Amino acid sequence: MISVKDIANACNVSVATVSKALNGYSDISEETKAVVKAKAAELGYIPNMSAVALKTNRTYNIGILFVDAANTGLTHEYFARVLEGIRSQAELLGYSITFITNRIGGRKITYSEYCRIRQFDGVIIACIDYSEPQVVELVNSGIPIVTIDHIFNDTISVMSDNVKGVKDLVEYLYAMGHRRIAFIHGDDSSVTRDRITSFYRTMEQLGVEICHDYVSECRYHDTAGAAKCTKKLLQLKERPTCIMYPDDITAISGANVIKSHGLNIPDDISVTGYDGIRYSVIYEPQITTLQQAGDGMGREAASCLIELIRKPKTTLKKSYVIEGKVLTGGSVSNLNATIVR
Amino acid sequence: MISVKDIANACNVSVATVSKALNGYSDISEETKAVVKAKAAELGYIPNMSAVALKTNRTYNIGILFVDAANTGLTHEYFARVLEGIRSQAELLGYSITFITNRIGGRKITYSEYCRIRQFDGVIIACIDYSEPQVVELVNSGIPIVTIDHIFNDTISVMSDNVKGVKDLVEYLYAMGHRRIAFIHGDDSSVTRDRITSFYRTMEQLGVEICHDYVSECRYHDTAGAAKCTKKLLQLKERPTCIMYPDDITAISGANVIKSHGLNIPDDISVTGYDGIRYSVIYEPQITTLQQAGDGMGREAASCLIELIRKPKTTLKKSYVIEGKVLTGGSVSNLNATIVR
DNA sequence: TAAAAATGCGAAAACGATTAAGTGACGCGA
DNA sequence: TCGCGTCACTTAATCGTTTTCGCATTTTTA
Repeated sequence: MISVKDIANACNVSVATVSKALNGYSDISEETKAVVKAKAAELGYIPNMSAVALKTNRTYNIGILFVDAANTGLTHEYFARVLEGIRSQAELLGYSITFITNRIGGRKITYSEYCRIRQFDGVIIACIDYSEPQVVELVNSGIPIVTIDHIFNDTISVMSDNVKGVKDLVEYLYAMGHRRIAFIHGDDSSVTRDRITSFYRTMEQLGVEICHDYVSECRYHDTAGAAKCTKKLLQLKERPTCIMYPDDITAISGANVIKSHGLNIPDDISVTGYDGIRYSVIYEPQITTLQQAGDGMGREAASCLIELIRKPKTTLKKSYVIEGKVLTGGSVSNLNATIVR
Repeated sequence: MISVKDIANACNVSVATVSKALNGYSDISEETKAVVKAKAAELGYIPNMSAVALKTNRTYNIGILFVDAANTGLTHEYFARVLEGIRSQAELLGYSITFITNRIGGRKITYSEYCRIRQFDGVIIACIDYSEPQVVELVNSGIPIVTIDHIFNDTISVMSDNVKGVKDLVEYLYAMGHRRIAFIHGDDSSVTRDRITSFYRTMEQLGVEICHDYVSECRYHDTAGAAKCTKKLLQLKERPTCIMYPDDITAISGANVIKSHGLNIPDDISVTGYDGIRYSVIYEPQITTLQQAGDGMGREAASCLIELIRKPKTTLKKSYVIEGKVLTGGSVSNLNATIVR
């Protein structure tokens, strides 16, 4: 393996000169730089990152914490896309990403210990139970951190714009003539709270009254729970004209229940999801949903984190909000059109 | 940050002794070892991995190559599960995993250069176009490698048992009374070849004649292609009683086409998928499919690779084959029962 | 009892880079 | 001519480990 020493010998300069030339120091002449760089390329020099890290305390490696209670983790398409965004942006900026776990060779350790061992320059946290003590410890460990879809006191966060997302969806439904809108929201989290707030506010702004029976809770991705909520809604004397689900998986589960009651989507009742995963598109009818920009969020998170790593002083905006967009399928009926008919 | 030096001072021994004690060398007395270890724990010592790597050339970090032409990559649930398996097993054995990319800070580099820079102890390759020159280069780079779902000349590979998978599926269909079985296979790859071979062989063993029109090709996850193939099959004078799709996504796409022709699944025609992803379960009717043991494959791959890293001499089995299992949903009719009726 | 062998530990040299401080040559103004 | 500042480079220390070799002791063997 070629080292700076080899280049130094080949160029008849000192290793210091080689190092500085390669790193663009100003006290090396342009000619020397050119010579050194040419030689380095010729010899196929690759810097030894361990040595660099040992000396500079920078690994150009960022850790990513990506687990959750339900353990759906990566199998959730939305998070898979977030990860992909992080990866591609980090790569562009010269950083690698590696997973954070809480054990190493049989021994249980904390997340922050893991990060210290691996000497991550920074950490991105996503898709996790943010109340877990270990996560809190990590957040307070002093290492540069960006969180996704959750706001901590002192961290930079990248959020999907849940307020605008629900607003857009509701307004779309309103425009399609829907007034009796049922809202099934997820279990408690900052994401859920934003969505609930936005639902109430938007409905109020539109002057639509909310029937108390129309609002219920169902854990994300809980198909059985969604089925249950759906059945309850279908039994109401005054059925909603549309049901909004907390995500696409539950929307599909609910849609199946609706169909099994002999009802047609969207003619008898409309349905919306959230996330915009692949399955919402191939479902029959295609689910109208809010497509979250997972990829964009990942990129933003990586950019922010690396910015933070490079200049720890600069205070960045505390919270970045990434908008999604309504993906219209065939699961929502146009009630205006019906009237015209 | 606490170093061996600090421990040495605190224990009144040399750094050499501390290092040896911590690493279990035999020329250190048990008492000294105990004292040193206790002190290390007390001070919260964490080894500097960069220094270790610099000295030993081992990073305890393995790279993972996880891209493909279609760029579905991680969003494919099967691969997400494989990754999860790799991660958990690697973690158990004391290794981290980080993604391999082909650029670093703007500069395009090859996969193998990336691995050299990051000094991965080993590499797992999955979900990729194995014919790509860069991949071939990586495989031949001398670094310990395990491939998933593909066999190279000299590498260890972990394969999903596609032969047994298709065999099990076909035999299941046969047992359910199906004889006119259509087989839509994926585009060319070693996986596809195994499946095709197994299909023909099993059908032959069962003494079932294969109608030429019943076999066609469709790229994996190509919903449009699947729709097209399905339409063709439905137009045949003698329709198959069951259509086998190359994966669950195409199966669902095909099923939608079948439904839109006013046909019922499974009464009019049966359908099977492959993979056993979540969508196949919540589809109505649930798709009968072959669930691949992605998690198990990931674990096996990690175990093999780390074994290979630890003792490069030992020749392991060249290829590990992990069985999946038939996941029966409601998409396949029991023709025997129909007759009894 | 003396020699040989085993035991337990330490000194010091790496590993491959970065970087503060130092050095010599040169030009320039006074 | 002297002094000073620049420029371009070198020297050498350093990061935190591992590991070879050597050196005392102590124990075993002859």
